[in-house]
Amino acid sequence: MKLNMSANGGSAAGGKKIITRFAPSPTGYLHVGGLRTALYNFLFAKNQGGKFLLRIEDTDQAREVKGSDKQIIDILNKLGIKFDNSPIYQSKRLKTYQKYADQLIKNNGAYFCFCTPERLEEMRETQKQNKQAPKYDKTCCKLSDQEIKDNLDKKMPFVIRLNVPKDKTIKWDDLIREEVEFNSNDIDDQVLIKSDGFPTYHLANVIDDHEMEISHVLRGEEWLSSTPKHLLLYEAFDWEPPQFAHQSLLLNPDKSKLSKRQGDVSVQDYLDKGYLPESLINFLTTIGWTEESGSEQEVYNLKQLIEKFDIKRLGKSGAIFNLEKLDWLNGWYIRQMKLDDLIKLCQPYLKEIKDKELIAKIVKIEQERLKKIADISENIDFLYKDIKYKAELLIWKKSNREETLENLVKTEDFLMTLTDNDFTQTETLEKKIITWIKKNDYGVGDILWPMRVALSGEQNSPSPFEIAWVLGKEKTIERINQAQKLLK
RNA sequence: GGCCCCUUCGUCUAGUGGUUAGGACGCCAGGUUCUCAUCCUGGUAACACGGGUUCGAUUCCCGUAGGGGUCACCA
Repeated sequence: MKLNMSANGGSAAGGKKIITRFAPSPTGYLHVGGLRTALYNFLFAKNQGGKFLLRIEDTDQAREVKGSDKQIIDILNKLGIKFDNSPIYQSKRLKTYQKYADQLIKNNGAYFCFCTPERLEEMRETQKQNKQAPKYDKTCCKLSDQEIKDNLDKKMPFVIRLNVPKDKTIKWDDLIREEVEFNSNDIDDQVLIKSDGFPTYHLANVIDDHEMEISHVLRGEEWLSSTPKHLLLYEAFDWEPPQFAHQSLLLNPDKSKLSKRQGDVSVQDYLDKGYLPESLINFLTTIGWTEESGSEQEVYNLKQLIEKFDIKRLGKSGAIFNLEKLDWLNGWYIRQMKLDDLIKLCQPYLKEIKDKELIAKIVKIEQERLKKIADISENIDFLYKDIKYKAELLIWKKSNREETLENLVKTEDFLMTLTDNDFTQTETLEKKIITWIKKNDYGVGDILWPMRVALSGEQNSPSPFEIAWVLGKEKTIERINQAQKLLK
């Protein structure tokens, strides 16, 4: 059955409600790829007026990192991605999985396996040597009821395996990849219940998706080859499977699956550097997704994304996670911000500066230069610390030492005539100084270049008006005076 | 290696059986009252290859190559 995706009412053909989920395992930080998956599921559900649920897949006790579930939820909330349920923990549903596993054993969809890890390893080694795909050889599937009972009575450790049928074609209509087909002979008898009694991903995932009435599963392409196993499970249970959509992977610059080692992959790391939630969301969803053809929009907020999101517009090929565009996007969002909001965001990065007014001024003149908030602390020492530079730097390319000194003296004299009040706004300062330059027919660069270097000590910096505004009249004149001494 | 997926500028991508193959980022150049940044204008740059099908393929089909994913009592 094909679901009608164009419905706006939130229900597909057959009256089935749209429900998606995000199902992270709490094994560490939230990965940018994970965020993208969460985002797509969220956007799709909200676009369809459906529900977006959270499930914590904590069936691997060994890999679990305490507290990471809370962290993941926190970040998602911070980014505006809200769930319609309180999280479901798989570790609390062991009995349910057990019950369904028993059912599978009864209908021959699964079987007990008593093979030791040693035997399995040996078997795989032989298979490898014979250039065969490593695959369980179904030894325990042939055990008689009596043998199984005896082993169980002897308290032999066991797992439960999926009984994959022979010579069967398994196919489905993937929402992104269209028809995908596998032969069951290539599929391993996957472990469903581990010897510690916990289910594996495959079992728990299918049972939970069914019980949570998940209608659409959007997940990474790395799951494509396990989908046949899941489909087999749905069939064994006689359940209707959800619609699958396997989205492309985020890639390293060398095109391998995005990993640590080649850069940051933790969402928190990006947040810490001062990437804004808006740009992270914008960037992550538009990597691999475009709205209807013809649109040339690059900047989207969450609300717009919800309005426009469409699974059909997700791309098939992997995408390199390239920071250049993120930087541009983030800079764009920073430039659009209200100054007061930006100041608040910048404060944690300017702990060294106690003067609140000074912080506000610094943020104002740096706003258009920032790519990320953390950049605010770079190259601003000259605004509140003593400066040091070579005298030659003061001399403009079209000028010389004598002229420069002369101009600095003139500038100082002129600045002396200004009031403290003139220094309360960059615009006033700029207007007064430019008027003075024009009136006396001085060269703009002849005056402004030395003035700026005298104030900043830098080759590149904000304009002299902005720096003077930050420094105030007294400090400004003091620095121009210093520059004169340096030239003598 | 088996199986599966993918392939348009450097990157993210739009697109069509006949287009000057479009946009964005980056880069380059010019302009915007000094430098940087911003902003504006312009420029650079792509249909992996080989066969078909067709009057005509970047577009449809087949193959090749390349890349990727997956082959656990991890998810």
